[in-house]
Amino acid sequence: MQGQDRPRRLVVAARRGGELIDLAIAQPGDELVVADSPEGRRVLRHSAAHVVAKAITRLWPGTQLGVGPATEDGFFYDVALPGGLRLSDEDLARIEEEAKQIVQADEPFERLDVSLSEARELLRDQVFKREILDRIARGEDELDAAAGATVSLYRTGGDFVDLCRGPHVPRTSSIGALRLLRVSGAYWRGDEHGPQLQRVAGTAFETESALEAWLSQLAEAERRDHRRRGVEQRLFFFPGEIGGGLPVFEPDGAWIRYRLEDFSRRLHFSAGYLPVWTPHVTRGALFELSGHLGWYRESMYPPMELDGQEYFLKPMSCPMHLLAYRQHPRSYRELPLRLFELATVYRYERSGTLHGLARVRALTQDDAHIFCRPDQLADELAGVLDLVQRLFGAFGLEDFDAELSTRPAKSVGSDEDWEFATTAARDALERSGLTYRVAPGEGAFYAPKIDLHLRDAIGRRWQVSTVQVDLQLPQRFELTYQSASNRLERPFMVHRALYGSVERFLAILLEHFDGVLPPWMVRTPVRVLPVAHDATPWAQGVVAALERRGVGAAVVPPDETLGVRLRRARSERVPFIIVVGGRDVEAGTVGLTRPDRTQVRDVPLDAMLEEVVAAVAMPEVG
RNA sequence: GCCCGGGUAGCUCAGUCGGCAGAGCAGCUCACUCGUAAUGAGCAGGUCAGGGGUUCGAGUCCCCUCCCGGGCUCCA
Repeated sequence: MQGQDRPRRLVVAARRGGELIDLAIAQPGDELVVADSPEGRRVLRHSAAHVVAKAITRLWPGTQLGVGPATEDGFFYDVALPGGLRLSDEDLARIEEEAKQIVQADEPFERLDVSLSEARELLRDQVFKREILDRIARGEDELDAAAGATVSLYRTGGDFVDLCRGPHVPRTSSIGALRLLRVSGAYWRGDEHGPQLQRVAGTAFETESALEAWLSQLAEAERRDHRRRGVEQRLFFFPGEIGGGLPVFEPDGAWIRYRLEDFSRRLHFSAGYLPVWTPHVTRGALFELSGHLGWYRESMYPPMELDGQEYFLKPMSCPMHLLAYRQHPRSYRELPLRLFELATVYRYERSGTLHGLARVRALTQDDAHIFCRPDQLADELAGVLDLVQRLFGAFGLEDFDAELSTRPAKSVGSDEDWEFATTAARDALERSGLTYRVAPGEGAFYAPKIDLHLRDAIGRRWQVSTVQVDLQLPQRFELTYQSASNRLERPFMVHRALYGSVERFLAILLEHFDGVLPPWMVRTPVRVLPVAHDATPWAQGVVAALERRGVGAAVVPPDETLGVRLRRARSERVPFIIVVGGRDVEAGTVGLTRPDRTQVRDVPLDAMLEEVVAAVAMPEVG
């Protein structure tokens, strides 16, 4: 019977010479692609997108189809309904129902290779498809230029034809499970000045159980959502009166960010960085000089007028740090000079992109700028990468990788400088032992950069640190130093932020640890619950002993049942929960629930103190 | 900014066809004194986001504004 529970692996496509092709034209020797592989799922989801397009066309004849690709874990199809009709959630359910019927009908996907003019004829009512055909005809899409004068269409059942490169699953029944998730707006070709389309997004899996597993993973991510933790643990909130993306931290939340900031300061000062402090507001002249007003103005808060001058909130601190460098003539002996500041900066993020603490309009960067000689550059970059690993290691975060982005097509700076800086970055990466990949042409126009991504407890990747070698600002600010041979030389400058932003890093930590943060970050890491009144004096004694050792602790008296108090302590993510009852009063012991939620009973007071005191100490940075 | 959804008690939400404003949790009072995730009873709590309109009558229907959430790189 077991064999029937586990169906044979379904083959949905084939691969020949690295290229995915339809199963129908597969020959012996081609590699088979199964449905439950990453590639197989892409094919299956792409086919699901077609099925959805067909379903929408059936429900609303005359629908204009845009594009419908597979995405990282699903698919979408962009459509324009006749008469500019907007889709609602109820419509989504109808579309899903219709699509499932098409899947059940087990219609074949049939490929037709036709000439451009035949394609135009077949798709004459589809304005977006005709536009794509025009682009193909003009050879604007490199991939298609090679395809020559024919294009491929896919016929799904007898009554639906769509322009598509393919490949597709052989029959619609290969789509084991399909779910539509949301409808949203999208622009034709991603251009916000172009026509507005409606994006119907969903996902598909080879089996219903695989879909369920994915949905429950989504639910887990939602359960861990840091915005929810923020409310339940009274850490922070976003008052409507202040405005989108501008958080207020309550005492327990502010405590946590202070600890993050203190840890950052300690780490940086121990690594030879020097503090600077710069204001939040500046005359526009500074950002003229830096060039930011030219290319970054859209992301800045608009200016305030004062004494006939324009003042701006700073979106970054680098120009001010450059002034701090320039304030004195510098000798090569002073370099490297590493200037560090935890600076809150203000950026105008578009309202739709704001997301809890992960995307805010007031963010605090652990920002530093390193000014150094060319011969120091590689060492400095390696030093930054070492610091990053020590920083994240202190939180138990060790699963991360780097990305080196090189010179883009449009850039400033000399070929030699780009070459030199990029080589130094690659050298530093090699020395760091980090796994990294190169993203050609993805660098900023003024800098090659190294980005660090970390993977959290439920497998999501987050971009955190960024390191850039700036090839523009030292020149714009005419920075110099006196070299050993008594000449004025231009220093290299490195921008770097390790947390990225304190707010965003806190969001990542909250989701990674499901709210149970490392005890050293928490204001009151211990809560003591006496079982009944007769244990209250002992509970108070335990708290007093903890406080003598500098540990924040509080008693919750037995006015409520133990179950209620435990439940609250857990939902508020108190790292250490101590229960004391008659037995403990007699023996001088406690019952301890640890941050990882393991429990031990009858722990002698001193043993508990030793464990807790060690856990609440800020990690060593050496 | 644009598309979709939402805004009702401190929080989470229900409110049917337009006909007296509801529940759970939290808060307060009282009783209960409990060994690892919700004890019971009572009390109090509202400009139904704001403005305008339709109507005998609007939380509910229409319009405008504000705010919140999701989505908007993926290119046949």
